[in-house]
Amino acid sequence: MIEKHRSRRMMPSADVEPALQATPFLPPIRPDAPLLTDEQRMRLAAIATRVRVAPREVVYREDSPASSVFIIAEGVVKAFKDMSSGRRWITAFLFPADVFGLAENGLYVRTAQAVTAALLYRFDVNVLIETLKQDGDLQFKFLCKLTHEVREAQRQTILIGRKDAIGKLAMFIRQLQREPGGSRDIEIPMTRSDIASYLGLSLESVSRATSALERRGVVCFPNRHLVRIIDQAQFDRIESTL
Amino acid sequence: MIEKHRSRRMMPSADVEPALQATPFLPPIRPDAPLLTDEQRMRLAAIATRVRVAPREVVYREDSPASSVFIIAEGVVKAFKDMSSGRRWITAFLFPADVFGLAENGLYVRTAQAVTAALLYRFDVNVLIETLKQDGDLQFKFLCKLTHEVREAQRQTILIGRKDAIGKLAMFIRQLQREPGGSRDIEIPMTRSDIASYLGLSLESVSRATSALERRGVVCFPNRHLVRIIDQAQFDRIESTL
DNA sequence: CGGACTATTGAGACTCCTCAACTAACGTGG
DNA sequence: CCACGTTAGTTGAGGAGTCTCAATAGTCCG
Repeated sequence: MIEKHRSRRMMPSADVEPALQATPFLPPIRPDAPLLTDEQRMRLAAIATRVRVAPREVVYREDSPASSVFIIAEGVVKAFKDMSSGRRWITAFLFPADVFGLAENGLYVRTAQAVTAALLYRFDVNVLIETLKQDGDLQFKFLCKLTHEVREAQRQTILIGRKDAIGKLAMFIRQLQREPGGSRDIEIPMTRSDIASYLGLSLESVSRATSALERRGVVCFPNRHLVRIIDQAQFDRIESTL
Repeated sequence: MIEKHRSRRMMPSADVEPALQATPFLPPIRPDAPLLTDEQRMRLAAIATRVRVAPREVVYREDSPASSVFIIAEGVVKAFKDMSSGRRWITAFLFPADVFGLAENGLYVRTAQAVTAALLYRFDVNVLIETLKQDGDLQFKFLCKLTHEVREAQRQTILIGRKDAIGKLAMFIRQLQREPGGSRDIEIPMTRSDIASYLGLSLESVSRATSALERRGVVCFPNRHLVRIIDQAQFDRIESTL
């Protein structure tokens, strides 16, 4: 099971050197744009440490001093914040080529924990900053990546803002299927509880939503960590009907 | 009325040169960090065009070609997206020192419209990029700013994720009061409708929430664009009770 | 083959949404 | 300067959807 997750979403060379999957961004960038050059890749690799983490392993904790930034090579990581009420709020699931570890006033804002076994590139923040300042071009790739992050975050906001559980779930599934025209089979590495605290729903509502989608013949679940879209048209309609 | 809005939130020198209000970020940055140097300010000013916009004036439209990036010097701008359902989602209110105009595949993702009279700095995207690439230090300020944006977006997600209208409203008011220890009087430049489509509530719910807060003696509204916190303790309790 | 965790399903309470009527504020032109 | 029309905001009644609590079923692992 874990193996399956690991093999998924892997960038072609992601297991060898850090990758920044940056789709066109900030500016009207020429289509040839922001994948890292071999040289940049090597420069990053030179200052990075490879870290393997097991499922459920905590990468760093909320409010602890932030000295590292991470890029994911393989696996899935979740970032969450424990609210005063005891609720746990998952703010993001992180996939290969994602950057995480952003700090505020020198402290991590959330806790990062591995969902599946994962391979991470760890950067000392000060070293990374120096490297970026000296290579304006490389830094620009980071800038683009962050721009992308901003939009992702805003997309998530729209997702969370929806009221209907099935719509939320459909949007979530769509997000998991990173490439728009991807396969009809989509892996779901995280648990229902994780999905619930990401979508701002109760576990029960998520469960009811999955049942509803299945009952209507929109999707089926060969197992709990896999969903197959049966009726794409209806799926799209549910997803985009706000 | 407009004059009041204009005088608010103005950076000391914001009316003279572009400012990037960047609080400590990405890394455990030394406290002296990322305000622009005079030289950087001038460099930016040299490639920027000052643009004045009237209330309700559209700065750019969704899906139009994106050739400019903006920094706000004075005033308030809102960014929204019209959903297929006809609903209008306000994704952000932008204040002085905020950057906006991020594009996806060369097109603007949202429409930007002035809430109050505003003064903007307009940058040609290609010129800005070149400038940034040549000044790694300046680009780093942008990087920090974007990091900040990411966190802001995630904060908004938490806000939107709340179910209770009064709690949402309280968090929103808190956000308007940019500095934590600010005055008890907080200006609300936007309309109730704007607030509603930002918070993902109906106009009626926002109205009921304001009434409820006032009835409970937590705040009062000297006029519709001004709120005064009466009972800070209770306010805090409502805000942080998720 | 248990035991613990994860997920599903049911019943009732609560909150927000929609529809609708009404009031208040603004600003435009006579 | 006032009257009027338009936009913005308030308040009420009923319906839809999710949440909580509780009990049951399914899955993973030792």
